[in-house]
Amino acid sequence: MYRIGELAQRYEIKTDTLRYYEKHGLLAPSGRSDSGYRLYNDEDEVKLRFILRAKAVGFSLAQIHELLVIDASRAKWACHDVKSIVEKKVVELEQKIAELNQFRDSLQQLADACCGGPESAEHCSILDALEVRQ
Amino acid sequence: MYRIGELAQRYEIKTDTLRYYEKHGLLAPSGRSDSGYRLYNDEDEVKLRFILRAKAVGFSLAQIHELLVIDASRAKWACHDVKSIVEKKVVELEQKIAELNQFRDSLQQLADACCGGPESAEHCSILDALEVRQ
DNA sequence: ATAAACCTTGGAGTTTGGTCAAAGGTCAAA
DNA sequence: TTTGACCTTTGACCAAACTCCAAGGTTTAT
Repeated sequence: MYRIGELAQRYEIKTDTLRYYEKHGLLAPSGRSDSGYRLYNDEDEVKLRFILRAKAVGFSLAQIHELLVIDASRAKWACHDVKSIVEKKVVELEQKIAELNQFRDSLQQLADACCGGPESAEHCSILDALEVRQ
Repeated sequence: MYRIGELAQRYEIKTDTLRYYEKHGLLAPSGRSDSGYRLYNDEDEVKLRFILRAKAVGFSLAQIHELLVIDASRAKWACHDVKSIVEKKVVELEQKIAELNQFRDSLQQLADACCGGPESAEHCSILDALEVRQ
């Protein structure tokens, strides 16, 4: 059984983060001491690892919550359910990557058109481009 | 001269967005009517176009503010100054793209390892992978 | 004149994931 | 026993970019 500070330190997160996860339904401690201290057991620790690993691959806390619901009653769900959450996230990421690539390309074009030297910005092609009627 | 509603409608943004931009130092109207209404002139309109265009290629409002400072006194700045802001943004975007690609690859691996069928999630390789000690 | 659309200001709310502060109780080591 | 670290709860704050609300003044068209 860990107290909140021990578990937080073990995984290099803040105690406040654990309290936040509890408040938002992600991870509640399995018990409390007589004085009201949160007590986390081994299963709680496994669950925290799940959360941190899912965060590390880009899931939002809401998405992690969905996965945790499935994980809590695995037998009631199919592999298909899990896989589709992951695939949906992949699509989401691919869309964001595409958008950022577009931004990158537009900006690279602007940068390429600019001499970038010590000349006055009075006739700067980048500034001009930002001002045009779309 | 436009009133706030006219300019907002012309560019399909909210009046509140214009007030927000004014409050945050991005775009102040050039004048006020006797009754206190904001009055935007042609230069204000050009400036708004600048803001919207810069947003459209991924700049944050803080970054746009920097560009506007340069644009306001172009002769006092060099092309180099403008280009370096743009190039910094390109680097920033490339870093984010790299991170998202990493997330995408990790998740794609997880998805590929899962049968994704109607079998019980009891032995789901995705859920297992999220639980391992790092 | 009237009514509705338009405008003003100031402040609060939303989103997401935390983080901080205050007041006060508990625990462990010296 | 004392002290300092640790814990609790509650509520507010932070970031960034809006958006909403309330109260009240102004403008425009009928």
